[in-house]
Amino acid sequence: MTPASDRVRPPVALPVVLLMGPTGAGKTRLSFELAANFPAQIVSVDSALVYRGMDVGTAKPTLAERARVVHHLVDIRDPAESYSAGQFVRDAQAAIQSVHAAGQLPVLVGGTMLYFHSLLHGLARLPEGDAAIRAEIDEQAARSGWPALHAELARVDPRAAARIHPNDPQRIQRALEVYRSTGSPLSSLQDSTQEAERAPLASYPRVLLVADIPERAQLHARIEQRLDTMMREGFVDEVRALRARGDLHAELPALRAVGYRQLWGHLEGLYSLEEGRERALTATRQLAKRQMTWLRALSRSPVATQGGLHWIDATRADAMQRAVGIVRTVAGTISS
RNA sequence: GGCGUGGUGGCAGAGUGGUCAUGCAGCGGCCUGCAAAGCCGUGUACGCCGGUUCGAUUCCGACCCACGCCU
Repeated sequence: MTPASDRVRPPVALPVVLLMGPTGAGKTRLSFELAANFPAQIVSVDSALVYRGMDVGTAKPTLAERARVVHHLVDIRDPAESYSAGQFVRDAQAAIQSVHAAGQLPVLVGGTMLYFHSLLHGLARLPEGDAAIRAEIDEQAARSGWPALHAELARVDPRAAARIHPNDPQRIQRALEVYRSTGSPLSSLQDSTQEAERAPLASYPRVLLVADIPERAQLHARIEQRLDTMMREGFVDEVRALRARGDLHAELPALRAVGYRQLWGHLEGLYSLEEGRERALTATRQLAKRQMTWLRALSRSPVATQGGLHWIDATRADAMQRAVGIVRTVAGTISS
């Protein structure tokens, strides 16, 4: 497949752009601006955009917009299915390669910070989640309580138990799941396989952009406006339609997404629509806050210095030009 | 005007003569296959003035405010 001429000299390392930021900061707008200025395709880094039929509440780019700019990793799962950081890393790598193969610039856009983190730091070689083992652990927890499971973890994997809080069922479960399915403690698997797994993005020149709304109050205001827009555009009907399928339930990862969970609760009759809206708003603010915590931690970490992490004040009139300028510094190797 | 009830941190809501409610929100943080998830941490609040007391948010009095009833 590879032309002979390409084999004689090392291939030019093609760049990637990462655009992250809290929900409501204007990442999508910026991403389209970049796509208008460079031969680019978008790779979504978003755990909710993967789900089909979840459009309004995820602020998913429209079909028309996606006809204009190629989007990867959008609408690739049914809400009944689950997705994971590991699957994302594989899918994202494949998407990046295909964009490069087309001679274009991959722009990774989204707000799922664990996914960005996994791309930037690599993931240890661990087994995928196992529904049967999880069900077994849940059942055990229902009987004896999570503290007992944390104690069990302390016996088989003391190091994991030491860093996982006894009140953190999700992580206790994961650590136990890994131990049960492999027979090895999670912490030693992480040690022994971490180095082997190269950070997926390590070989690409890259630029990290953060769409930022510096004033928290302003970010909150934008979040509220955006939620009200979603409500006007039929967010409730969208959730109602998902419920009407009959095979979905509130514990599925897709339905635990911000807004969907709260509106689902309202439709279940647990509280008024007004309260559902209020709860959705709160959940969204809290999400944005957690994203900011990731972002601040990232900007203090070594990866921020390799290739640079640029905070762009999305409220400034020149935000677009600044982003384009920064991307231009790395996009030279892409032929347009 | 009289009588009654009540005024507790941004909100809700317990309580006590002497380090402590609690929940929610907010804020900070953690984060290795559910992550728009899960979890951790974080507040000298007791309407005002005076009195009693070794010590008052808690007891007493006046005042202010709110609500209700009465005239």
